[in-house]
Amino acid sequence: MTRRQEIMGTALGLMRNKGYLNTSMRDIASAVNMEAASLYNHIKNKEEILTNTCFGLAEALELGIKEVNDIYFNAAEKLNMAIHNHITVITQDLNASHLFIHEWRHLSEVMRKQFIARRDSYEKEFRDIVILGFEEGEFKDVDPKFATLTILASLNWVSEWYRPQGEMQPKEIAQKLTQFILSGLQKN
Amino acid sequence: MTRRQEIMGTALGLMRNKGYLNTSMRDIASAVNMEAASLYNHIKNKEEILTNTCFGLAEALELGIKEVNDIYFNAAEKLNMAIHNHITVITQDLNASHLFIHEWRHLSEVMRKQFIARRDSYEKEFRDIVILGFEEGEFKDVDPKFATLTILASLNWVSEWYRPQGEMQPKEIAQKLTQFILSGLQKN
DNA sequence: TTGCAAAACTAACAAGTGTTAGTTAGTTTT
DNA sequence: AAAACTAACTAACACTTGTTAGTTTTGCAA
Repeated sequence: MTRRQEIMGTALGLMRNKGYLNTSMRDIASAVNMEAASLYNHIKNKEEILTNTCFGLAEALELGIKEVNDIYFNAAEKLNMAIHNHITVITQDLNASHLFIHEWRHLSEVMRKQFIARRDSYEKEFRDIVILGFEEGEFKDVDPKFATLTILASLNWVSEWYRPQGEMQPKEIAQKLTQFILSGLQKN
Repeated sequence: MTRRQEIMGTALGLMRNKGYLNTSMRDIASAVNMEAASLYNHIKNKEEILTNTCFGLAEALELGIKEVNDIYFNAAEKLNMAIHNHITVITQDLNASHLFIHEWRHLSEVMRKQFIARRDSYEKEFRDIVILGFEEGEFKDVDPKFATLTILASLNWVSEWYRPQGEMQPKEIAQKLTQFILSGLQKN
């Protein structure tokens, strides 16, 4: 592992616990046993940590959902795979996910706008699956935007309670979420 | 409206947009046309804003769910009313809700522990409804903790996209959420 | 009109912020 | 052996932070 990766990883951990703004360069430095100024030999500046992380995850999610849309055919199948992809990416690095989900607000204005655009387009791909399901006659006539937001909220929240050492593993989580989202809580 | 209320309200608005840490006392002051030092004639300190808000909402939510558990009988009904209560409280003041959901992390350690305890107990009351539904034979045999977290995530996310001027009003949102949570997306 | 409390002000403090400049020791490349 | 690069350092800058002390202004009741 390069020194840069070590710094990045440590920084993400701190930022997950204390928040991006509340984590100072000196905090990061002392966590990797160096002086704050020395960090700048490895990273451009503080914002690079946030930018890299947010856009890295955005890319991973986009890649996944594009693949899903290319390979699978019907909406239920697509939704299932999209959920699996989302959960897989999100649970991969919980620290990074926290930044991606909560701290993107602190990106500089230019970056923030770009980020929001990519988030919106990802959301749209999800929404299109819901719409497809309705067109197929398989899904109920729900407000697609409302449904999509509700689904994504549940998915993202997983990063808040998931523990790699816990009993539920990503695949099982994704499977249960899919089942919950498709058929709900109540018996027929 | 007292000056104190004006300061509180303005502060919440700023904190919702920029985050708690990123909102300085000088930001708040200039938004209400005074000097930072003058704020201290009306509020104790910065943290009081956060503490007041977080515990205020916690109380409102607790009160509501206690009432629901007293009045209603079966799980589906209870869940419906609990969701209505949650959405009503959350949509009442979006700025406050944002602090309650996201910024409680920045409470001082003592307050944070108290807050988490109350949050957990609220979560438990929700979870008990899910368990009751299973015992009644009305709900599926899901992991109650998993289901509760998923439900609450969807509910809380409403504060992120709800707009008072929008077309969906709190009652309708709550009703659709209940329907979604109980019976899901897929047709039978 | 006076007296007084509420609410504003100015000035300052001590601590912390991200970042830059300049330097140095050790290693690698030419 | 000379030159260049890497990665650490110390010191400092310019600025922002929450908060306090002390003072002045304001508006209302007597």
